[in-house]
Amino acid sequence: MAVTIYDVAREANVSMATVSRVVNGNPNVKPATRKKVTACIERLGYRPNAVARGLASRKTTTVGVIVPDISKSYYAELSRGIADVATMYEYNIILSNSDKRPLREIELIEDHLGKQVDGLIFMSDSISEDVRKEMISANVPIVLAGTHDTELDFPTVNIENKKAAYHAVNELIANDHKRIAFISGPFSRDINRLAKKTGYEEAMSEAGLSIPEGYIVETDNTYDDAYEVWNRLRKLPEPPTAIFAGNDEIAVGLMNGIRDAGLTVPDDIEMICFQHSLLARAVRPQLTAIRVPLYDLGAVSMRLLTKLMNGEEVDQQQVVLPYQVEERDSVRKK
Amino acid sequence: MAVTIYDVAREANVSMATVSRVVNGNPNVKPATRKKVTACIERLGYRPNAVARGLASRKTTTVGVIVPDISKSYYAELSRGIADVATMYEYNIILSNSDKRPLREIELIEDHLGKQVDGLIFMSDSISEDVRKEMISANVPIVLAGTHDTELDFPTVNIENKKAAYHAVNELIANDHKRIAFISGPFSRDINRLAKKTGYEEAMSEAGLSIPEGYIVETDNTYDDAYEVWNRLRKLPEPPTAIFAGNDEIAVGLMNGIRDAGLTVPDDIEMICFQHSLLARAVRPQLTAIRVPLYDLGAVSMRLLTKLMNGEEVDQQQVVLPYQVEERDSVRKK
DNA sequence: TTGAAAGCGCTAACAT
DNA sequence: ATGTTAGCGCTTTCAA
Repeated sequence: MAVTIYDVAREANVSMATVSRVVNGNPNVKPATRKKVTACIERLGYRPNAVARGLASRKTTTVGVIVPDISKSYYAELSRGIADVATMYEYNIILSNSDKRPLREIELIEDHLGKQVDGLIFMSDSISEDVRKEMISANVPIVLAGTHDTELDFPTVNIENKKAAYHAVNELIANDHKRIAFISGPFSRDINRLAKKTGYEEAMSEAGLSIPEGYIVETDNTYDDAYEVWNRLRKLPEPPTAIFAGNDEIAVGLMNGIRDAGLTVPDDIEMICFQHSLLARAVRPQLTAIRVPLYDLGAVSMRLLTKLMNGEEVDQQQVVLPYQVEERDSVRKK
Repeated sequence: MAVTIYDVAREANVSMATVSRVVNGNPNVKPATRKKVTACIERLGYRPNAVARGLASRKTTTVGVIVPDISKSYYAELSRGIADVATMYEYNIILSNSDKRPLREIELIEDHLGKQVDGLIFMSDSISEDVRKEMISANVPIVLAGTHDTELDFPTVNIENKKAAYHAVNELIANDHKRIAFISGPFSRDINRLAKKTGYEEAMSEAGLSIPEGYIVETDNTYDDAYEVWNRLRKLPEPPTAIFAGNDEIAVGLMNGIRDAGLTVPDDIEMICFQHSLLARAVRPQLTAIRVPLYDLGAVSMRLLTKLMNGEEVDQQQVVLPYQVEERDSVRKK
């Protein structure tokens, strides 16, 4: 049996209330008493039971994190940002994978609420109606990280995806390209459909460029799927001369497909992409990319959540983080 | 105020004990009663409070996972294996990053124990004496995943690292190489020092090959550090003609360094490495590698932990998982 | 500055 | 098959 607050109280000849005060740093304790109690805590190796504490105080100092798949570098990096800020504010994290399945997401939200988390960080491709309902009726604050919220129901932290996409495509346009394709991740992901694709379309449209049939390709976001894409692109009446890729895994798959077809990047095809991992820098040629601050995305989300959990007023419910362009070798320098 | 078991009991005209039985699937409930209670639960939107349940039952159905850094693909993949099996057995996971700092590790173990986790999965480069003491005195089962335990104090799940290293080096030897270098991650990691390095040395020794000064290089496990390594290697009196790398990130950094020095893999230098991520497959030439089943490593660790938490007898305290060699293009086919 | 006592919401004997 | 009751280990009034 573990040692409890009672054992310490008895040993120190004080009431359990006093021990509780000492443990919680309550100033209303005579220094002498505090010292005596602290000594007993030390001697007995007393460690407060966070579960009992949670039941009594109705706060668990635990937050839930629901992520599509922690094994993806995107979410792994983001989660590290969340975790570090959580540690800073003395929260623990319950981490669960949803695989973006709405039913599973609902299950997880309920599960986490049952565990009495003090707040929740949620990530997904899109918010289904049932998930939205579930989250609206939750009794703890919820922050969306890297996740689009069409209804603006929840506090959200995101990158300037649309602007970044617009920017990226314009880098290609500046190099005199007329035939620019967009190879995307799944359009079931709001950010792909509503932000990156729109940024691409606006840049093309403003430059007076058309987007022929087949220039917008939806992949499942994997290297292997992207590898096959060039085989389709090359058969187009007018194959693209430049490519904007939704992320670096897609870009690398595609680039290898291009290379294995006997073409060269950037001589034959120029490419730019969003960068989520080391990949963009590890391949040759290194990929010119929009660097996405994933760690910060997580950190800022968690910071926002601490404020919400603390009942603080938050002026910015929709936080947007800046991106950065890393000029490398898949786009020719002017 | 959330709805409690009392509210349901009152609403259904039964005792709270009966509600508890229904919630917990206890068979000693008349079907009619069960139905009535279930209806009330549904109507009131009752959700059991896991904290109260944990306090009363002394089980939280939560396990702690202490990982060096979740943003590293190695641990991200491994953690996904843990998480999936945890879900299967209805456990939640509290995930914390230690950065391998022993003081932080101890802090985290105590923190997790305070949260009353039912078990712990621990990962690190090495077990410090203080950490060992802390873990030995823990009152819940602890499994080490991908972590060497020199004292065999704890149940452990690992890959056959030494045998795999031995195997890898022999692939190079079979291609008639005499000058084979080993580029490793930090030797503060037991697995690098005690398993991979030993496998390398044994293979070399058995083949009657010497290991000249400078052939064993310790890196900090990063792409950038590895990139610089070739600059040192090339200046050796007899530079190596083949390289065994501790993982694919090292290998890719090194390979790019080699390429930027004007040499070609595998024509000038052949390479083999341990594979932890997509990297080995995404670069060109693709890297011949020892594929490490990280997901399985996590899954098996968690499965082992469930048995331990369940008080089941476990015959194998030291589980060793097989590896697999993926023949690709950084080693010439015979 | 300290103590007494009433919960927090549930499980798990024990009774019936 | 169902109900009663005593905790689980703490926080938090309220008194003193």
